[in-house]
Amino acid sequence: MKTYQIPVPTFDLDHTLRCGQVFRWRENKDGWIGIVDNSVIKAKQEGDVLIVESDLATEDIMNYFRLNDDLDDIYKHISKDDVINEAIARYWGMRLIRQEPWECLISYLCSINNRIPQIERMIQNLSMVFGTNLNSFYGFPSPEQLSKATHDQLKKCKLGFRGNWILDVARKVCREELQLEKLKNMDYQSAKRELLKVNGVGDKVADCVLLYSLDKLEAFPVDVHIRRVVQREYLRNERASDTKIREWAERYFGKYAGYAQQYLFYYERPKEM
DNA sequence: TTCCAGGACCCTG
DNA sequence: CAGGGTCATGGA
Repeated sequence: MKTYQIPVPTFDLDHTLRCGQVFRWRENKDGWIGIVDNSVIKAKQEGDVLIVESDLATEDIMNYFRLNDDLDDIYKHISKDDVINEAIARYWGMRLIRQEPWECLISYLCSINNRIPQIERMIQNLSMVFGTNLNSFYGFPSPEQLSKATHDQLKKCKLGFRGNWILDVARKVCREELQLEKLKNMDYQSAKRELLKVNGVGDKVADCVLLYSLDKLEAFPVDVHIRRVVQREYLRNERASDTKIREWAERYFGKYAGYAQQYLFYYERPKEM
């Protein structure tokens, strides 16, 4: 494990890890601890410096926390009104995280009709049952590790009706019928079409995977909280379909609509869920 | 007990 | 296309 310091001009680690985009980071008195690419990472922030303990290269950490995104420029694009400005002021420095596509896809399959503590538990269960043991931590299971799951192992993870979808997509990735890395090079609509072929992946989960792991910053996942805040603050309480809301958001906020979504989500979401 | 959760699917109208 | 029931699991 190396320790290094990264200067971070516009960044807030706590908001970034608490805003509900990732599910495996844990906080203790010494800061945060997480697992990326089968590798344990410790991170804490002191002022404008991010202090990291990790086997990964500085470049990988920069990449993971999207520290090369020009956040001030992004704010200029999405600062359209008092509501979003209040959210930005409250959570200034919060960045999207560039997650691993496979883990992101499974995580958001787990999110379907579920609460965040339960999602975190399912992902932890999956990692302990199928993942690589990293002495007292567990890596997120690969498609190969998951595809060998027995019925009993899957049952232990308490996935409910999501279990079959997860096993199904693991096998699909093993057969290379779904190649997540290739979706990074596709445009938003084409990549989304591919994701929607997966059982259990609808508009919302697809947009989450596109936004959080495939660099499609225009993706605007619409869930119950986003629907509520958008209808209340922007649509004069008029009902609108998720498709309408998504199209409105991409028009209104532009190419960084996904960043606006994360600020509105954290702004709207009740703290305990 | 009943209701509901960062939805998706399937079936009706 | 829009609306509603159903799907495991667990906490309030």
